[in-house]
Formats: sequence, structure tokens, C-alpha cells
Amino acid sequence: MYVKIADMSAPETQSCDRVPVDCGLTAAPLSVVDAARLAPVFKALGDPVRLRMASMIAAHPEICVCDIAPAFELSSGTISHHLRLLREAGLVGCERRGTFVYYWIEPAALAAVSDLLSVAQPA
Amino acid sequence: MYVKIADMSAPETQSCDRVPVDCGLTAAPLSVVDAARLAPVFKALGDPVRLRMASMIAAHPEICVCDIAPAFELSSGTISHHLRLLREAGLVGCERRGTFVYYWIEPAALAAVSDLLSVAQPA
DNA sequence: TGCCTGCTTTGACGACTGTCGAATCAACGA
DNA sequence: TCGTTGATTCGACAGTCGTCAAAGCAGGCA
Repeated sequence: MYVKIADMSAPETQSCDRVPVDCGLTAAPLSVVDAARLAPVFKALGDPVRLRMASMIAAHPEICVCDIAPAFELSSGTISHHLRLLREAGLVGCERRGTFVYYWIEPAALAAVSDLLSVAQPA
Repeated sequence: MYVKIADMSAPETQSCDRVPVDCGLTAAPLSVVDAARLAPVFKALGDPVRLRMASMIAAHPEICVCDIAPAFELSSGTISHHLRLLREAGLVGCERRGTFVYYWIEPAALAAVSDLLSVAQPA
């Protein structure tokens, strides 16, 4: 058993020059439950295609699949697959109106990950 | 060819009650290049184990692997594997000091994803 | 020099992912 | 009712991922 040269500071005493960003992540270690809840949202955004889809959807109040698809050189089946993953992550909602299906961003899931990463708002 | 019931508003004219969060994602669709650059960071955070590791690391100025590992019931090889993925995503940095290896959060990568999701700061 | 400890790398394996093409479903129009 | 179009679902397949055990490496101690 070796002795560590410098023992860690406790989370409370961050006097080091590291960790300049003060955000949700730096506040305290995530619980297992919270990590299990939030990781799938990051995972859904962890594919370049889905990240672009999410940004396209977020950039509009709502957008039809037929306006999303042309931006990607993918089969319609694959487009649907990615949209479903975004849906299952809770990031987007959708509704059929006639022949077309419209997608929009679900702000709740976006806020959850945003809160984790965003710099704490000074009161 | 069908005609859509209501054509999309342009990204500029968001008069709808949707998209209450105004963040980097809603500003404009991500370019292919930006998506390819940012997706791996989300992907790295898209696993519950790595998300907890990242939060543990972020909650300390720096932290030794030997203090991270006990929080997970995983082999040391798997621990190293996840830490390497966080490293390759640019989210953390590390340094060997004697027998021990210390990890810290790299604020740049964290800021990149944070900027994308954070609510725009009112000026 | 040799051993011990902390950590990383390697090799293997099952599970999951991204993709396509084909089949299917839903809604509209003739 | 039937054909057409938008979108989803299904089946298959190559590639990636998460995991472990074992081997390897780096540094400290005797």
C-alpha cells in the first residue's frame, strides 16, 4: 500500500486552479439513479445524424419529417429509426396531421441535460 | 404530391408557443462539421458509468483513479477503458504522479456542449 | 535486483447500433 | 374501392460497445 503524495481535496474545498467552470456537473457526483436517467438523453445526442436532426427540429417550432429527410442521405427507414430514438429519449414529440408527421423539441428533456452542463446562474 | 396543410414557419419567425427554451440548439441547425465534432462528446457522456465518472471528476479539482474505481463494481480494465473514452472525447485530462494517475475535467470540451444546450444569457 | 502495487492494454465474447431494402400502415384523391 | 404518397416497422447484416480476465507497464520499496 502506497501513500498518495497529495490527498484529494474534499468536493467542498475547491481551492485549486482547476475546474474553472462551475456547473451542475461540478456541484456533486451524480447519483446512480440520476446517471441512469440522464445518460440516455446524452446517448441520443451522441450520434452526428441525431444531433443534426435535433438541432433542425429545435430550430423550428415544429418541422415535418419530409423536411428533415432531404438533409440526410439516408433511407427513410433509417430516418424514422433515428427519430424514434430521439422520441424514446424524450427529446422530441411528434404528431400526425393528415399525411404528414410533425416533430418538435420537448423542452423538459433539453432542460434536464442543460441544467447539468450549464454554468450556474449568478443570483 | 400532397400539399402540406400548414407550411413551416421559417426559423426566423418563431411565433408558435413551442420551443420555450432558447439555447444554442434552437439558434440554427448544426452544420455537418459541427455535429461530427460535438456528437462524440455527447456519446462519451451517453453511458451511465462514464456520466458518473465525469461528474465525480468534475466535482473535484482532480481525483485519483484509485478513488474513482471503488464507486463502480467493475474490473480495473473496464474502469480504464471508460476513462480513456472520456479522455479521447477531450472531456478529461490526466497525469501520472508516482504510482497514481490523477484525472481532471477539461473545461473546453465541457463548455462546447454546454454552450450548445445552455439557455442564452440575457445581456 | 527483484517484488509489489496502481493502472493500462490486449484479446475475446455477447449485446447493441446504424444501415438498407422490403413490407406495412395511414391518409388522401380519383 | 383502388392506387399513390408519407412515414413507420421488420428482418438482416456488418460494425461498434461494454465487459472481463490476463498480460503488460511504470514507479516505489527493500
